[in-house]
Amino acid sequence: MEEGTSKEPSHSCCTEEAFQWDTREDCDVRQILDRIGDKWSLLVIALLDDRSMRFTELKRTIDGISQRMLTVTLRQLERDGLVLRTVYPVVPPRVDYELTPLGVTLHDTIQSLVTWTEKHQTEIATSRARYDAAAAVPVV
Amino acid sequence: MEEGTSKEPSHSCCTEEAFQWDTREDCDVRQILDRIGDKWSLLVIALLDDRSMRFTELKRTIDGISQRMLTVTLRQLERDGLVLRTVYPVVPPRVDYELTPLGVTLHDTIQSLVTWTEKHQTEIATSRARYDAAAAVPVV
DNA sequence: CTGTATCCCATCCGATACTG
DNA sequence: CAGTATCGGATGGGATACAG
Repeated sequence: MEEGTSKEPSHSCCTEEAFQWDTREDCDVRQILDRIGDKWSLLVIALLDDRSMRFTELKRTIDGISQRMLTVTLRQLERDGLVLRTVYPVVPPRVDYELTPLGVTLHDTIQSLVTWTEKHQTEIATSRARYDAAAAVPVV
Repeated sequence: MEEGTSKEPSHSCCTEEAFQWDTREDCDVRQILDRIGDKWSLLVIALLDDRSMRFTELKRTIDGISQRMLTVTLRQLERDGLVLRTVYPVVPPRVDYELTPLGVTLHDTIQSLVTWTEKHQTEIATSRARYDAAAAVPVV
C-alpha cells in the first residue's frame, strides 16, 4: 500500500466562537474536501453518473490517468463509501464500478461545479489573459 | 514569480462523439477544476462570503495556511477574476479582498459542496472505519 | 482484464529571512 | 501590515514491470 489512508481527524466542529465553519487543518470537512480536491476523484465521480463502468472503460474515458492512479482513486472512493466495487469471478476478471446512494448525492453537487466551470470558462480565460498582459506590460 | 501561471489550454470542448464532457487533460474545465481543487482556494472562496477581509484576517482565520500560500492563492484567484484586491495607500498598508460577482456565483456552488461534506462526514467516517477494519482482519 | 510493486522525479508547500 | 525570495523536505503521481 501507499499514500497514507489513515491519520485520524478530530471530530468536533465549529467549537470556536461559531464563526462560519471549522477551518482547522484536521477537521473532518477538510479531510473530505482534500479527497474531492485530488487530481482524479472528482473526474471519476462525475463520470459515474447513473450507470456502472468497467475498469478499462474508465481508464479509456479519463484522458491521461495512469492505471496506478485509477486504482488508487477508486480504492479511496470505495473506502469513503462513495463507489461500489463489484467483482465478477470470471476469467478474464471483470470489475464494475458504480456510485453508491451516498455517491449519487455527491455527484449532483459535483455536477453543478462542473457545469459552473463550463459556463464560465470563457470569462476566466479572459480574466487570466488580461491579468497576464497587465503584469507583462506595467503602467510605466 | 513561481509555480507556473501559464501553460495554455486548448479551447474546443466535447469534440469527441458527444460523450458527456471533455475529460482531456488540457481542457479548460480541467484547468479550472484543478484550481478549485488546490489546497487552499476552496477555503478562501468559502470564507469570503459577502464581506471583504484583510490579508491578516484571512491568515488568522484559515488554520495552518502559511503567508506564502495565502499570497499565492489570492493572486491566482485574482487572476481568475474571482477575487478583487483593493490596496489602500496608507501606512501600514491595508489590503482588502472580496469576491467579484463571478466569484460570488462560484461561492454558492462551493458552499453546497461544503454543506454536503458537513452533512455526510459521519457516514464517510463510518464507511472508512468499516473498510479499514475489513482490510485489517481478512475473512480468514 | 484488473490489478500490485518499485522506482523516481516534478511540484507543492511550509519555514525562514528580508523589504517597503 | 502585506508582502517577496530562497531553500528544502514531503508527497503526489507517472512509467514500467510483473502477477493472478
